[in-house]
Amino acid sequence: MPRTSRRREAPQYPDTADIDLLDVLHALSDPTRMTIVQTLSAEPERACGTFPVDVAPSTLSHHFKVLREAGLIRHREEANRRLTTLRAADLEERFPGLLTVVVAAYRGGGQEGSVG
Amino acid sequence: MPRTSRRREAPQYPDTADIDLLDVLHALSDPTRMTIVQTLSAEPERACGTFPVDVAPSTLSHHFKVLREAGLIRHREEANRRLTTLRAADLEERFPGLLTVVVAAYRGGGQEGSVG
DNA sequence: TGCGATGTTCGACAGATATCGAAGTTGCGT
DNA sequence: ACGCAACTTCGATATCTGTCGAACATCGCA
Repeated sequence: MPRTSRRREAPQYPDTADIDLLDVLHALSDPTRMTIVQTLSAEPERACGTFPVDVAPSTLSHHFKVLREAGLIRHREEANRRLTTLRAADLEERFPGLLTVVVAAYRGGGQEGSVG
Repeated sequence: MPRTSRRREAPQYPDTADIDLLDVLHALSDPTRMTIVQTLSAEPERACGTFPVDVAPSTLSHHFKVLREAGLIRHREEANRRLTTLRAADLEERFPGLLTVVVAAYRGGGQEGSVG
């Protein structure tokens, strides 16, 4: 059977109601992924390759997958790029205040590299 | 040289200002540790062995160490027991709103076992 | 002083994870 | 049509992590 019948493997996202808190916290506990989330909280949409992180493309792809499966981000196809967005509204619905507090905590916590 | 010159290895806690957000999120992303934190958020103090978790004592001790080193809990010696407390005030000072939101998210998220 | 209760440390181990390079897919421009 | 740009998938690897049982330390009590 063909490996890819669609453009790429259409990524699966959890429904808002199925987003798991522990998965979210775990996803956020990695510096690379936190940087991605911080960047997206300051900018609505961004291409995968343009995040201020210093890892190989394959590694970055892995982190996107973790964030996607945790329900934190969504991807939108455009040309041969993938634009990434935060599922901020979904997260606010599922865990009110969580994303806001975490983003603020990181920014205020003095461990960020002035994201945004 | 003696392995223990004090009562037990006096545990080291990070200063409030040194509490790292990613360490906190990582500590909270484990179900056993989350249960401990939830329990402590409903009850001020508790002996190590009395938490509603189902792991071996040595495993529990490991989780306490992770929580301690992340800055989430403190231990107080009493007789031959160790009483555990949440560093709620310190966390509130360092990351305002974080603990409250996370505790509420877990309780409201439908993955808890009615802690407290 | 010896024992039991309460925890911690150690050593082992299986499974998860962060990382990379190589190879593959898709779409745009030339 | 060819190649480049942008990502993903695969395979390998080193490290981390959650788990346990065994052994040890400390305290209170008989």
